[in-house]
Amino acid sequence: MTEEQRRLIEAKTLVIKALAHPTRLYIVEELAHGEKCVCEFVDAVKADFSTVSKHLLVLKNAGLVTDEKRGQQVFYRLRMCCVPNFIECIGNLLPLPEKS
Amino acid sequence: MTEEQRRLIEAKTLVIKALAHPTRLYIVEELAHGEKCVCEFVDAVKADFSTVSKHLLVLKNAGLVTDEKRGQQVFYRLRMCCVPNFIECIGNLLPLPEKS
DNA sequence: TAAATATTTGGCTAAAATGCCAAATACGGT
DNA sequence: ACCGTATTTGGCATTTTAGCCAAATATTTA
Repeated sequence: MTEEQRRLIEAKTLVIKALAHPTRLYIVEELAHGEKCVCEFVDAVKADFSTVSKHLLVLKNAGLVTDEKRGQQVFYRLRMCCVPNFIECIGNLLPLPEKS
Repeated sequence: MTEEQRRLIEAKTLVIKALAHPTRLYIVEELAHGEKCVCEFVDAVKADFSTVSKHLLVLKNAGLVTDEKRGQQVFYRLRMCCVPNFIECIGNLLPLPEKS
């Protein structure tokens, strides 16, 4: 594996890492239906305002979403639009809950 | 968000978490071209045999790959075939490396 | 059955991710 | 300028993840 390949893989990993959290995955799924502001997520997710804000920052740094400030609110929208499709595919292939 | 929705999201998150590591992402990309055995990855990834084995276990538990023992080797193959497509899409939308 | 190869498992330390609180910042209205 | 709402940032304690080594297991060959 070359150095160049390694860099590319690590860049992609950053994006996937950003998705790899229930709250963030939920946020992305919501954004698939259109932009939302931070406070709308705080209501749905039961977490601190600052926690939600940090999750959104992770998504933004990964390039998954973009943000736009309008008035005192910040609106987020999905940038990587292939994600919802992928999430749905995963849902269809989910391993069956193991019988214990 | 209902309890049912939460369970579903967490199940999907497990799959994505499994992808969220450079070595594991690399393995999945390789498996897109056909099955491979553990030792083949050990050569390519510079990590301990046991480390690679554990990464493969994570992928298997997530339902991303399946394994089959033949002789003294274990061959892994990709189960969630929508993944390579998604990885490619991410590659195309990667945020540009920030100019510092 | 002993030796060699391929792989997994247990355990332990180091590193990274999470989430809360408190404080800072930004903006609009009074 | 002051207050209230929306959001971000800093800091810290807790949890999770990673990766190595050593040991265990499995299978083929001598």
